[in-house]
Amino acid sequence: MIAMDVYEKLMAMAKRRGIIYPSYEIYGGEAGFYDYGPIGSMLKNNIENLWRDFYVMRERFMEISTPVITPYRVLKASGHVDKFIDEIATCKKCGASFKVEELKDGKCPLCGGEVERGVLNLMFETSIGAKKQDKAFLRPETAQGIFVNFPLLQHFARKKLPFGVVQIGKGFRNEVSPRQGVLRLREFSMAEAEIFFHPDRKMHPGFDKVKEKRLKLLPEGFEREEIFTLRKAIEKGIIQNEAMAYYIALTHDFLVSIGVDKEKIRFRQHERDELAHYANDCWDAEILMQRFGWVECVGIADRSAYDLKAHMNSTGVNMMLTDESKKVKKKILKPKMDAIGKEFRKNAPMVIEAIKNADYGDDIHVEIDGKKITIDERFYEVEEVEEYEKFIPHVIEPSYGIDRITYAVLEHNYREVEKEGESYVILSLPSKIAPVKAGVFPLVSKDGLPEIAKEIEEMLRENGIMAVYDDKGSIGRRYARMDEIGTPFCITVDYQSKEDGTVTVRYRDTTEQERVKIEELVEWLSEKI
RNA sequence: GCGGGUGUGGUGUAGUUUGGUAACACGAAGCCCUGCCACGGCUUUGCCCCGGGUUCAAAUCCCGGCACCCGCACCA
Repeated sequence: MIAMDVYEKLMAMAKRRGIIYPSYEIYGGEAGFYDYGPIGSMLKNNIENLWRDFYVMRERFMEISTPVITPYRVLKASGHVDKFIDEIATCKKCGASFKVEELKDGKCPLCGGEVERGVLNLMFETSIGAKKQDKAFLRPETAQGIFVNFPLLQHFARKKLPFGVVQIGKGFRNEVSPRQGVLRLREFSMAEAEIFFHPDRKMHPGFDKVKEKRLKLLPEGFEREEIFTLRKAIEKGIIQNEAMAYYIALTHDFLVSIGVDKEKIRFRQHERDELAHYANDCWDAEILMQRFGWVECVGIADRSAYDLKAHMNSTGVNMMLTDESKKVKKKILKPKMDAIGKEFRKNAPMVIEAIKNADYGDDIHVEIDGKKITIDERFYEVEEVEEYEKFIPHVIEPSYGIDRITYAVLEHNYREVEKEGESYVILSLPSKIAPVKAGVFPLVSKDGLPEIAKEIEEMLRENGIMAVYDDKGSIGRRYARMDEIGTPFCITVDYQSKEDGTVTVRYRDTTEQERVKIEELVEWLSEKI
């Protein structure tokens, strides 16, 4: 028999244990969609909450929540309508598909056959309103909801840069052919942070703490990954700025803390022709998976001023900030009203306007009654003023694919051990993301032990510790069930519990046990999760 | 989207060649047993991906669809 790979075993287990299901399965399923079951939902929530811990708590970013449905004009302005497409040509003769640019004289580059062209926009289209039918899309990223709120958000942040805004939510991409299970979904969860910087100051106060961190980097043009300290990567110009380096480090720490194997993480810089239409630099966190190789799970992109500029141009709403540290001297022209009025009479407003629109050093002309008249210094004075520089903030965006990361966590923590000739599955999840923190069992289902165990389970839940009571089957079977969903602790009530008020607590990964007093359980567990 | 493969209880499989409506293991539920790692007994549950065709009769043959897997292409 051919051994199943981890993917197959994991997905079968995931279905059995309420982690991941194919969506709409009773209707035959729908490619590109998966459900999270009861255990999977808790796992995903825990991962998202830990992400909040990193980005909202520690980085002090602000979380917002904006609609999935996005009006046409927003995504037109952002470039998604025009750029988020695939122009595809399919050869009628040999069936091969190509990008339009790859065609030779409009023919198939392989066999020279006639091709059929098609344009695919990867966004799901919908409409708003029953009668008006305004065109709209399901968002392809959560980021735009943040950018369009920039004026309000920067006011809320009291104009201090840098500041970050995050959003966790669904994104939608109508993939041409979704494959690889939960790794390529049409509807997926993403956690994105948009961090706004002064263009010349992409720095982070935390950089010093992480600069000696050694990470596996695969910079553009490199054949294979190499280990660099972040300090060195910055010095060599491999990573463009400290902020980018800092978020690479933060991403690494986050992934490791939720249980991704740190040996299986690398950061790969996009090749220039691979960059998204909005990005001028991007580093992906890639995670090594047994079946799929290196998989992009996080993209950390420098979007420059692209998006804010796009929305500013499209709406006229000001997206610029003032740099109060940078004064620029500027000569401005002030019209001399009395001279202008006497000379030009009813044409005066036109002259005033022309002066206001001119820069120092320009020749100023107006046309009156078909005659071109030069406005000289009799009509204005030059004044030197100092004003602050204005700029459109730049954005660095760490964007996390939660589903891919969740799968990676499952795969990297899936362990099989031999137990009496049978294979035994343990999901060695870090306690803090484990869906269930404790299983609570009576050693035997009699003599009042179940009652004590039920009380303990209730006590744990009341104290915010997710616990599950189970008295079905043998004790070993109950341990096994909990091991498979990654429950770090199992509490067993035995006869000694009745005498001295202690229970055994079993560690998932070692199966070792220790006795803990029932009244100290909450504290004991809280410390360890 | 193209080509190939696959689709049988919740899971993993046998049965498909040669047509006669399904079996095994594990699981799950109930009862009993049970003094710590998938114990045992009894009982129960539950499957031929969907639609059409051929046939007296289809899990089995044919056509179409869907899903999954592999390769090609695509993947901001």
